[in-house]
Formats: sequence, C-alpha cells, structure tokens
Amino acid sequence: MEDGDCLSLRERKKLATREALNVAAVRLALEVGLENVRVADIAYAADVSPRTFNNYFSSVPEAIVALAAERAMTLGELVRRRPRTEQLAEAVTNALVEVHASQEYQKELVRMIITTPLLRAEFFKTIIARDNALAGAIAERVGSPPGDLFPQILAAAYSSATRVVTHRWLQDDSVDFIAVLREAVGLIAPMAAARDSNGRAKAKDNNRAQGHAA
Amino acid sequence: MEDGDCLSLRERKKLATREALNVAAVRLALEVGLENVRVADIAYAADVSPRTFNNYFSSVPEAIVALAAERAMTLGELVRRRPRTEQLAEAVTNALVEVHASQEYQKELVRMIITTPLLRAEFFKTIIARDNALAGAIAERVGSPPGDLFPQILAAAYSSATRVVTHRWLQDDSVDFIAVLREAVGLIAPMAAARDSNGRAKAKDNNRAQGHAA
DNA sequence: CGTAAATTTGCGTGACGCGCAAAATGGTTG
DNA sequence: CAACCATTTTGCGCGTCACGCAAATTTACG
Repeated sequence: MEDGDCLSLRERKKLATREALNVAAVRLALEVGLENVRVADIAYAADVSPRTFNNYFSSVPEAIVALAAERAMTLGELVRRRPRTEQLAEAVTNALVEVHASQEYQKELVRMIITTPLLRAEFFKTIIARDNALAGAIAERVGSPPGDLFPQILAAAYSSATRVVTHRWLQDDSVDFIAVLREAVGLIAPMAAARDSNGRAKAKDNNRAQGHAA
Repeated sequence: MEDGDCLSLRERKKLATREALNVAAVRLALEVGLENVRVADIAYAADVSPRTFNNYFSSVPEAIVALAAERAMTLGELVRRRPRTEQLAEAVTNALVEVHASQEYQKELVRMIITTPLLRAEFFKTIIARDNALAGAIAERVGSPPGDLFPQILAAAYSSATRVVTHRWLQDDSVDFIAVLREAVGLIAPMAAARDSNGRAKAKDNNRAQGHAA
C-alpha cells in the first residue's frame, strides 16, 4: 500500500499531489457535502493551483472516487494469485474478501459514494473495469474458449453481489460485511460449480453454444 | 407506446416537448457526436427555448438516455405479469425477452450509449433502478422474507447478464440478441433453481441464513 | 370572457473543463 | 557547477453549462 517504492522524485511528487487532492476532496465532501465543494476549495486544501486540479481529475466526483477505483481494479490480479488447489468459487470468494477486508473503516466514504448520485455514477465506471478484470481472470482459470459468455456472466454476478452486500452493509450497522459477503457469494456457487476447472463438465451440454441464430 | 391516453392538453404538451427534446437529442448526437451537441442545438431542433431544455433535463446525456431509461424501468412490472405456472427463471427470461424484443432497430443508439462514457454513466443510473424493480418482483414471486439477499443477488445477476449480452451483440453484428440472451440467462438458471416457488427447497440448507456475524 | 394556475422564456450569475503558453521544478550531461 | 532538456505547475481566457428569478405566455375552469 506504499507509494514510495523506487520512483523518481518527480513521480513521487506527482503521486503525492494526486493523493493530496484525493484526500482533500474526500474530506471536504464528507464535511460539507459534495454539492458545496468547489474545485478551488480542494486545490486550496491541497496547496495547489485550481488549474492543477484539472491536470489530475476532470471533475470533483472523479477525484473523490479515485482511491476506491484503484483498489477495485486489483481484483483480477488477486484472483490470479489464488492457489490452483482452490475451486473457482472459492478463489473468487477469497479474492473478494481480500479486497474488502480493509474497507471497514471507510464506511462513511463508501456511504457517500453509494448515496450521492453523481458519485455513484462515477463509481460505476470503476465497476465495469473491475468486472472485466475479474472476467479475464476467470476465463484464464477455467480455460474458456474466446467468445465464451460464462466468464463475463459469472464475473458480473459476483461483482453485483458485492454491490448488493455493500448496500446492505451500509443500511444496517450490525452486519458483518465479510460474513454477509460470504453468504451472498454462496448463492452464486451453483453457477460457478457448473463449470469448474476441478470438477469440470458437471452440467448439461448447452455450455459451449454460441453464435448460432434462433 | 402511446402518450395520449386521456390526459389534459397541458400534460400532453408537456409529454410532447419532452419527447421532442429526447428525439432531437438522440438524433443530433447520432449525427454529429455527443461532444458536438450543444444544449442550444437541441432546443432549437425541438422548437423550444434553451432555458426550457433545463426544465426537463439537466444535461444532454440525461436527455438522450431518457427513453431507454423509461423502458428499462418496466421490467419489474413485466415479471409480475408472467403467469404463475412459469418457473422463476422462465418468467424472468421471458420478461427480459419482452423488454428487448423491440430494441433491435435502435442498435446505433444503444451502441452510442454503451461506448460513450458520459452516456454510459448516465445509463447506469437507470440500471440500478431496473435492478431494484426486478428484485422486488422476484422477492414477491418467491415470497422472500424481508432482508433476504437472494432476490437482489439474482436480479443483479440477470441484469448484468443482460449487460454482457448487449455488449457482445454490439461487437458482433451476426449475433441474434434474443438467442444469446437466452443462452446467457441459461447460465444463471442453476442459481434461480436453488430457490424456486414451484420446486422449492431443492438446495442445501444455508439459504435462509442472514444477519449472523462471523 | 376573466381569473387562477402552470409553463415557457430571457436574463444574470457562479462555476466548470480545457487549450495555450509562460514560469517553475526536476533530471541529465559535460 | 552550469547549461540544457523534459515535465509539471500556473495563470489566463474562452465557450459552455445549470439554475434561480421574474415577466410573459399558455391552459383550465367557472
């Protein structure tokens, strides 16, 4: 989670101002509400000129969602790293748990993103990226032929299950995010089991059909 | 598909200008590209003052997506109208087919919505509404207890499967939308079958678990 | 008709996104 | 250290936009 890996000063400063803008945007939005945050305010809080803000983000929502967006994109990589001994459903579940494990203390931010229409719309752009990354990892794992629908459908199912769980978690403070997430992805397991690399070909024979007209 | 049901002249005119703005926005965007469409152009094409545009829509993307948005929202109602003799998966599938059956000739519009980031983001607002409507209908059909995750998860799975299919349909002109849609939702059937109102309780016993912490 | 309600319109204001070019800062080489 | 190039920051300006407000226009109804 550290930025300063072995980057030139230039790049570190770039990351720094980007992050400064991001945290300033988030903080201000949480404090006074998105609609009362001006670009100039964020720039001022980040000790940077207003014009510079637009060198990094082209809108306030984008600045706010940036961090969450980067997080979400790692999902594909996480799935790829799961040991091959795990079932498909198991691997995806564990990867999802990994991504969201550290999210608990950002609850207010997540809530704001989900409930504010502008932020929500912005965040959806992230979600499609996540879906595609996940679909790629799944396709790799089950060895899908190109054009196979299964990985994308399954990835989308997992992804939107995560959305549903997040929503519930925000509504009810007593729920344990990870626990409900596990329950939710459990509902999807029957789908994943129909095409698993370990116990494969459990299902009917209509799996590989594609491209034929009605 | 008709507007003039039994509305006062006032309301008919209102609908008329709304539709005029919508079709003008769509037409212009298809002709010259979204980024070259000014609000003033749309207003002019709809024989209305620029200020009036903002009485109906607060952005060009919103105006373009409006019709598709209204369409999508009817999905819940469509599911509710399916005969009770149909299995859950069957009912949802048929409802989805119904909504999209007439969409074929709007392919260019759909393509523009999906490929243009601003329109895409706008359209996602619609999708959540559709998801919720569908989830409600599913919950009703299977008689879910309040707080049950299943309807939302299943609705989200169907909804995003539709998204995936649309995407594929746009990429490859040779695919029959309805056929691929049927194939895709077939992948979800195992999920739906685990909790069906007809053949119910087919699955393991972890269905009703919820609200318990880890 | 005439009056009340709703809709349209024009105008003004504050804000935004971004292209452009000058200034500032970082990196590199002799 | 100094000179030089690359990158980033900054200020400025332009065209656009969303929206509040109040006047003008249109609709509804007695």
